[in-house]
Amino acid sequence: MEERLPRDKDPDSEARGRLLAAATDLFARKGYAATAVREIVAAAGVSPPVLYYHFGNKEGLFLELMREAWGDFESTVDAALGETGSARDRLLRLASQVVDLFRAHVGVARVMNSIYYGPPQGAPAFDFDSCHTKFRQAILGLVQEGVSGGEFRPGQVGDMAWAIIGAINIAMEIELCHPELSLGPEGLLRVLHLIFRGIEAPRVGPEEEAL
Amino acid sequence: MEERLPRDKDPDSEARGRLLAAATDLFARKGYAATAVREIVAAAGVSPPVLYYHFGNKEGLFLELMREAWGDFESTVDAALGETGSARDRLLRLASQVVDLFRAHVGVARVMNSIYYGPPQGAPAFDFDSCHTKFRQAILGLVQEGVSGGEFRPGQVGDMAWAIIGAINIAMEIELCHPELSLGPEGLLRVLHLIFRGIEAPRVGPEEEAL
DNA sequence: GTCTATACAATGATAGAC
DNA sequence: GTCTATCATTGTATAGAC
Repeated sequence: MEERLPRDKDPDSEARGRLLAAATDLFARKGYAATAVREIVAAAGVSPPVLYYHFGNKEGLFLELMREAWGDFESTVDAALGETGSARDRLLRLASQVVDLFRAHVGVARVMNSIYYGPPQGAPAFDFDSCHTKFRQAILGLVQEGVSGGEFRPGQVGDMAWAIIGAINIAMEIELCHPELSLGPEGLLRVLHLIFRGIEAPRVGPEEEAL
Repeated sequence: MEERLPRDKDPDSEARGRLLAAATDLFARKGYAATAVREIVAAAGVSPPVLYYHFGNKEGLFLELMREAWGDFESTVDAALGETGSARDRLLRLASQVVDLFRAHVGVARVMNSIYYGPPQGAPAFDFDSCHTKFRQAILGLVQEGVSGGEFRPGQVGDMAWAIIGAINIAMEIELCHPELSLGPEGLLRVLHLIFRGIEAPRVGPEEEAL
């Protein structure tokens, strides 16, 4: 047979990278269990043993994918926490950066999301929980700062954090299932702004009272 | 009396019910693709042909599961929409009832959620989108009423709806991945209340101004 | 309606040549 | 590092008896 494959003498890193990219795409489009090793290697243009050489097995490939994505996420949160400004501004910035990262890696984000909130799909255990907790603690800390500094109402730190996380999650979920409705970076800020300010119309009376 | 047709889906069949329950549990714990027909029938205490007799195949069983869950959800939304009261109260009631339903059927909810936001996992196509859209439209309609009636601020109907949906989704997601942190029925109401009222501390100046 | 037994395709993974 | 060829296992689904 004629040999005209463009992958004749590929450096090792190239096949590895193509496998990671192909797996991300397939896991995101079909799911972990529903994706066969054969499909991954075919999409990457390599033979089965190449996958086992680089990652040990299907689970190893999956874990490597999750590790890289989690590293990106962790860096983003750490960077956002290092910045300065009012609690409100830092919350807005953290939210924007997290959703931007999500938007830039929807594929792997869909996989992580689906396995964290849903069934494991046969995928090996990964500590998604520490990702989630780190993010939750970051938001919680910023809200606490806002309350301590008098920016936010006192006494409902936990509920405030959930409201904000809810807005961030919704922005990401829209990207997953209705990208045509995407809030975009400004939309997320608008929703958060609204949560800070409140939905209800201002009272007409002389002063606002607690309910 | 006329005999039942060979492929009739008998709702009174004991085996049928056990298959549905077993499948819900396994799909929720492992995922659709990762669950073998052999496991389902073993958990239901029947032999493989019983599944094929009642549901045609694995996909048919899955679709039946989704149809029943979607019916429950639709009824809940319709019932909540038929009630009376202020937009605010009706929103709170709809939110509570939807999250209560979710809590009462976490298993099937986890499966639906995971497939809607994530990869299909090899499961057959189901119109989750119309479920989601119906719910979104219900919230949107109630918010619109609130704005028309002067209860809510004008001009941000869409963003308001997302903020509220975000809170409802977060309440459900906590049930999925951190049930020990569950907001409970009161917690959801607290978060929604907060969103209505706003997170920021009231201004000390004479009057609130738009930003 | 339910069983036992089985057909047969697809799966994850490996041996051994180069 | 990568290939071709193949293994053992597990998957969905069915035939035919009762």
